Amino acid sequence: MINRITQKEIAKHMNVSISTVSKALKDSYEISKDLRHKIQAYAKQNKYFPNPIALNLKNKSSQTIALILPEIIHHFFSSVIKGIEEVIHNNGYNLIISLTQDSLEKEIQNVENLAQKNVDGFILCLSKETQWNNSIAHIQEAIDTGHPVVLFDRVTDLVECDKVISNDYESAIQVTNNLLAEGRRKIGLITTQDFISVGTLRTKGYEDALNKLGIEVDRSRILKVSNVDNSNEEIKEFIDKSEVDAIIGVNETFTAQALMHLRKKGKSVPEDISLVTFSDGLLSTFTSPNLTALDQQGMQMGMASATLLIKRLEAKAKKRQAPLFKTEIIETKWIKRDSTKKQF
Amino acid sequence: MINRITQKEIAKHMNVSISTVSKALKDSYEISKDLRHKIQAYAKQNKYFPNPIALNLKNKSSQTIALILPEIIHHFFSSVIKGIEEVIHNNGYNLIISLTQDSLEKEIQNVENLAQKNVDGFILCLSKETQWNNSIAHIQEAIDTGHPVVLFDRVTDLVECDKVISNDYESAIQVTNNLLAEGRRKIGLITTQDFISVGTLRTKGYEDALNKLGIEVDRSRILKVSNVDNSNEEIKEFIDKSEVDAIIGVNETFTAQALMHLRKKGKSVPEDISLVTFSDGLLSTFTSPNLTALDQQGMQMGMASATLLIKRLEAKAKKRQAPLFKTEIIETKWIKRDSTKKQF
DNA sequence: CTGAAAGCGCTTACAG
DNA sequence: CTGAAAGCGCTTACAG
Repeated sequence: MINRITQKEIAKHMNVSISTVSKALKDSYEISKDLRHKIQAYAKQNKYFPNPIALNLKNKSSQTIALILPEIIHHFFSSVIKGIEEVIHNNGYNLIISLTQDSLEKEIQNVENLAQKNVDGFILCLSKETQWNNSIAHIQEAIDTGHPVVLFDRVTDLVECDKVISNDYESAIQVTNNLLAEGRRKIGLITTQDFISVGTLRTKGYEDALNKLGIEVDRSRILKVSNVDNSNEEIKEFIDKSEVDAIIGVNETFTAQALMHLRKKGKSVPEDISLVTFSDGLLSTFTSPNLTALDQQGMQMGMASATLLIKRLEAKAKKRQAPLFKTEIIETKWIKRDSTKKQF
Repeated sequence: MINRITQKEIAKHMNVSISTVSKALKDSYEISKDLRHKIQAYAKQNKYFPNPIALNLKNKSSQTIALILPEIIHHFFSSVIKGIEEVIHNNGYNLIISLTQDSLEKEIQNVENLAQKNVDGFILCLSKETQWNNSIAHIQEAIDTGHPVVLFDRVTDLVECDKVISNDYESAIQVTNNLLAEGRRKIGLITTQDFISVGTLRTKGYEDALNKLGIEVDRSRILKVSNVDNSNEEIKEFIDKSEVDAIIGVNETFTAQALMHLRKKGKSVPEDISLVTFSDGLLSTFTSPNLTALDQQGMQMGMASATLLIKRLEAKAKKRQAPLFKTEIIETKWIKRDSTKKQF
């Protein structure tokens, strides 16, 4: 910044010391009312603002929170960002965003780099590679060096910290039950690889719901997409060869791709096959038929994450006892559209 | 940050002065080779890293760039962010993101706040309100106080600075010509209000292309959506009452909504009506039929913006002459899909 | 009620 | 070749 007035200049102009200015500006009782007001008036008139960098150096706090994400081009992540942004700015913090592109190495770099720059804390969604390798040393180190972390969506048990997740397991049970109630018995699942925490939970919910009704889980009805960039091919093949009367997709793209291939095969949705997707977004309302969805409430997840982090930071700033670590569960919202039968 | 080793501690341990340490770490010829190496070795071993905040205070630079956006939940903006993020991180800068929600007040707050925090420069897409009011004092002030600004997509002539835009006018001419070549004569346009720079340019291109062929512009075939949150209603009404044999939509949502209502009316695309959308994204590939689109190349726009800004910052850092202000034009990419006829 | 001094972590012109 | 001093802008314990 160029041309900003400093305490030094105010001091010079008022013929007092810098310490006096500093105290007057904080309305300290140490300074006579008269002088205090004069200094404040002059400061205001000259648009004085404390230099945040100097405060940062002094306080070792930057009033900045870092958000580290795998990707950004997804409705879910955009919504999360929106929620975080709102809470963070309402509380006077700034938000730094870094992307990992699902690479562990980039995640480590980002965390170390930002910790060095004195961000006050992290909100983080683990990269695929991180979950795959279970390497969380960088997260632990961030915490150990005094940077609180909130994990959301893709989390890990290996780190003790605040977490925000959807009720993925329960939602999967619910979806499966709803499809069973429609009379579906050959329910398929299109999901991600097992190492992704969210996918695993959903798969488990699906399996448990089936088992509970004594229906055997048929592995051939589960597709674990191995290469997300090639999901369309894998899904095509899956649709071609597997016999299903309903499909649960773990995200919109998978589900919409499944829909496309079903239609090409001449199947009608929801007459022949019901379709439900996790993670509601733009897409679901524009396919034909529209997709019944479980909205993950990204914005709420973002807001919850930011709130948890800020509470912890405030406790720290006020030297109050740190709150206990908490895992907040955001309930998914069932959005009934046209890709499932209407009867319930 | 807690527990990081400082030059002071190194100095103490090595029994030298802090200045010596500082110089040795910068490999200054002033320090004897021997001492220099010893200090460097010790620093490395103890994972010394300079405190970025201290450097910031000293240099009045934070190695941080602020990105200010109206919204984030759009494929276009997500792509832009991705491009910016990549360039910025490859150059050792950090990225701060703030959203304006299309409000002028929030835009002003963000710019002032971040300028105060010594961000090195801004990349900014003007909010609707800013364009509507033509209030750019805050942008000018940021520039005047030494924070270079790059405007992208929604820009203004009122500020002299680097800019990155699509060739909106030319693209609109091209789309219109292509539709004319298909034999369409009653081409409709669904766009935004006039004060948005991008929308105006596209409308003008559309009009000029028609005029050039001696076709009169029929105002009833142009919809300027007044309330974006209510676009679906406005578009429904437009589709119901206006006679068109082709529609150009200024973004995916508008175009997909138009498609939905056309289908409900029993029109077939592209047999009865051709559809083209600006701003390619996820949606266009999942509607049926898929939408022919003009991809705005968000990622390229982001990369170009970041590159322009960084060049200017580097010039400043090296006290070289500032480059001339530049307006970079990113060409849209024509993506032929199924919502237009195939014959060309 | 006011101010000098030391400090946050670093740099650099100057002295020796 | 090495270091003391001043400075970036602010805070605060201490002295008067």
